[in-house]
Amino acid sequence: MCICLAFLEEVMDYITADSWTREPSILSTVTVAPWTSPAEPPHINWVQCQNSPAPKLIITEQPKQRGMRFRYKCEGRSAGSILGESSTEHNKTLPAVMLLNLEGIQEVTVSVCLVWKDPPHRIHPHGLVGKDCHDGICEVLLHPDGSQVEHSFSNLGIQCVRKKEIETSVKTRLNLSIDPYNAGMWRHHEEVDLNVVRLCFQASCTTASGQHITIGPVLSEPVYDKKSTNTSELKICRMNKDYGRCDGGEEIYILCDKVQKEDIQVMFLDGTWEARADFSQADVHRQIAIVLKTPPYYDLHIKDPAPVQVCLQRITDGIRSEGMIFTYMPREGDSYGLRKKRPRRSTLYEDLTGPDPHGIDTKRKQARPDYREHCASVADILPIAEAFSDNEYLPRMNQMMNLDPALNDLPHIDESTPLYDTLMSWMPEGIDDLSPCATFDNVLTGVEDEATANLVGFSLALTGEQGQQFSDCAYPEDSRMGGC
DNA sequence: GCGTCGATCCC
DNA sequence: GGGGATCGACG
Repeated sequence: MCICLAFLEEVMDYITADSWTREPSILSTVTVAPWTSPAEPPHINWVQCQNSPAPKLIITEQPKQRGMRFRYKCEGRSAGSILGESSTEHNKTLPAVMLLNLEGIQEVTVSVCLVWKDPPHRIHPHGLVGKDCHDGICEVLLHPDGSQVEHSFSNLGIQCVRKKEIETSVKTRLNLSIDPYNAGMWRHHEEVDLNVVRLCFQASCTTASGQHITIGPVLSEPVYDKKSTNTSELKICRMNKDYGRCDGGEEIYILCDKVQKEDIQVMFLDGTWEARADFSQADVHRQIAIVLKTPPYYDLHIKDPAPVQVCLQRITDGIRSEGMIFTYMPREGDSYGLRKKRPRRSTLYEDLTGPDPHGIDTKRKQARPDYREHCASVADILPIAEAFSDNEYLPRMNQMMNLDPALNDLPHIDESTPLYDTLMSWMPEGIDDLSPCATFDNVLTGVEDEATANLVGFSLALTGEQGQQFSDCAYPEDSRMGGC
């Protein structure tokens, strides 16, 4: 008998004030058969009893957090079942718990209910349905094998309630004393997040001495409703194009599962590098399509195609979709037109008899790009600004912005210039190379108005003057850098 | 009045 | 299990 008492003391020490009690009518306690003396000599048992740790409930397989839909009652009981987190298509697992240190206990009741994701973990209006479920909870009777017992929960579904039924549902459950954290009712029951729950496991048993003990509660990781757009899995279904220039700016259409336009971004990833695609909320079409511009790849000098991952990312929880491959293409000699001489201007006759007599397409092509098309963000430009600043380029840039003609005797530019590659990528059609030009003013005078727009945009981005308008800058055609 | 989107329900 | 129609709230 001393063995039993020692064991009970251990158990009772383990059970803290946090432990939970409930009405016998709800979760009936288990009547344990009379304790029988083990075959081993008594002194060994006594030692074992003194050293035996308290009973413990651990989750051996967490529920899969995403991928299952909560079902309304009207949708029937075929609500699927919560899978284990390590579940795969070919190897399905189930949420499971293990009870440890159950020497001498013959029957244990394990119950599962749903609670809020966040403290105080109030009882959740949604309920569990399926095998061994009643009143929104699941309850199983287990018979420990030796000192431990494990159980997997199969066919466990989450049945959601309608908003107008929240209060009733919670009150019903509280009336049944289902409230593992004794958190009770809450004043503003509408606060509850209906898109996420946690499974709350508890065990109870009666010892040989007739003492009723409870083990737990133990919380699972959150389980999110697949149907809800603010918690569901993100998925890219299709992209209209899976390759593009390494300097970015490529327009891509992405078809995706429902997203929230104010809570979504598209990331391009390659190892430790990651960049965000450029789009606005207006570019998210009815939650299922996104029109974006690719960000520039970190290396604008790649010689081979560089595959990267594209994925959706929810901003609020950081969750990402599976990646899709997008391949950045190298410049391939003249993919920017950098080394190509600008074609001669057409004659008036050619203009009028050509495929674009009204010059609409031509005007479109000549449209001055918004500086933002070239400046992903001020953060992107900052390092360049610093580089310029070191070499006193920045004051020169500002001079240029004011169209100051005194741009001679500027520092030499060559491949050793900081961020030379980036600079190169910004140079518009007509600039063959920076290195033979030797000086910055050559670059400037070699740039036509389009380039000026770029560079002015660059300066604007540096100075924060984004909205300022500038008149066209006419540079004589023959003043281009060709002669340098 | 219109478009969007979450909630709910139907197949 | 998943797709989608419908409805109502909301801006």
